[in-house]
Amino acid sequence: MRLVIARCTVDYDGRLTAHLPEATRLLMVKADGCVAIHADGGAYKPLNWMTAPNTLIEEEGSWIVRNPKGETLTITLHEVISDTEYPLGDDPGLQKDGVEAHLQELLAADPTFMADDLRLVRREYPTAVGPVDLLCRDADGVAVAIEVKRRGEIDGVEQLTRYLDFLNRDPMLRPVRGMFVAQEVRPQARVLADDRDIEWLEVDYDDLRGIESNELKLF
Amino acid sequence: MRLVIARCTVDYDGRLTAHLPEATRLLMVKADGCVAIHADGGAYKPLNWMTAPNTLIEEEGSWIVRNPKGETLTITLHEVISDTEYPLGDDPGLQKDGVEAHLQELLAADPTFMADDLRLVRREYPTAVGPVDLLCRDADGVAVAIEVKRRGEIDGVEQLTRYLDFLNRDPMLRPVRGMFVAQEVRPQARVLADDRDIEWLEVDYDDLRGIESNELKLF
DNA sequence: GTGTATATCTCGGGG
DNA sequence: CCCCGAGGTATACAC
Repeated sequence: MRLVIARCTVDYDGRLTAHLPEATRLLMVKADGCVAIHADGGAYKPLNWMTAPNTLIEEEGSWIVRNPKGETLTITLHEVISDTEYPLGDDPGLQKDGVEAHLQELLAADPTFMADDLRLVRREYPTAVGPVDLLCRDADGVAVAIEVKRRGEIDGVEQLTRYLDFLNRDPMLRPVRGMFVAQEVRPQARVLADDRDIEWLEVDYDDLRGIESNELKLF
Repeated sequence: MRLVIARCTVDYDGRLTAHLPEATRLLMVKADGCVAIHADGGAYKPLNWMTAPNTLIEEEGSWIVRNPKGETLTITLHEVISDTEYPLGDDPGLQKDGVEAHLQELLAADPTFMADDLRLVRREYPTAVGPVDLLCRDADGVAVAIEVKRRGEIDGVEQLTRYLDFLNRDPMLRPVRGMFVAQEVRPQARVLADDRDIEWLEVDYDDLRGIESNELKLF
């Protein structure tokens, strides 16, 4: 990890063209070669960057970073205030909990959390346009295709609509109900789901986790 | 901008829970208070972070970063290798060119670039499922809903289809033509647009900019 | 490799 | 402030 503090101007030419006027910034060069230019604000996103794989050519007063797609990042150095390097070694990486995969897992373990009469047919039920998160059947034996999201937005409703289109062509399944399940269903997603006769449902992650741990206690 | 190199473990508790085992990393603290923890790889995204607004409480051997939503980032320091601070000052910011907003702006300024007889009704015309980029009318007074993209992909056609669905329910607008405009319309997007009787059109950004600057010269 | 789906997405604009 | 759409999205994973 190389850290350079410098007064610089920066030009990016690639998927768009962009320019940074002269100012003092942090240039971060990681061991994998990727370069990021940070200002003293603005969350974690750098002002400009080039991800690996790339090549960094260092010349007198300027760096040119180039990637295989022909994009270039040109950094003109007006004054180098500091230039240090630290070996960090490999990182064991982040351990996550609470993302969509986990939500889907919990709901698959207990579909009655969504509706009393649901039983699971299978997770990741395949269609020609991708797998449906959960396929269930209700008390009447009607198939229910369920899309699970952490945040339910309009794209998710589109995704479920595509699945339903295809599932409803299968005589063994037809007619298929659609259910859109998320920790939070956004207003526009609600409108679109209602419009397409797709049920939607908000579930509480902590409740769900609580139920699961209670069930585990029964064994 | 404060830069700390340290052996540390990190725990995040908020929208999810996440844990970083002990390793040597860069801790970046920006002037606006946001904190990012970087490893020596993995593009520009930090392993863990907390964006402003937040408060950083520094205790013996640990930092606790807390935001108003009640999310916390706990950094346990096992060994501080380096701890430096640099004043960077405000950044003039990135100047971008060639993005969708600019394209939309240019087309709104001169809809005849897309078709001779178009005149603008309004930009960002609202519907229940989001705003249409441009609403125009043609010489016959027929409404034309236009979706503008830099790269025209299948999602964009889906988006325009949703808008048309809703716009066509309005007796004052019906029937509404759909037009999909991009610097580049991908093959699959062309097929889908044709299938749905949506016109599609590729526009050259440099031409468009040229026309605008010519028009400016006339004044 | 291409395509698809996720993200503590981030960021900016409009109501 | 929330809501929504765009992004040089990045990133992981399936085919």
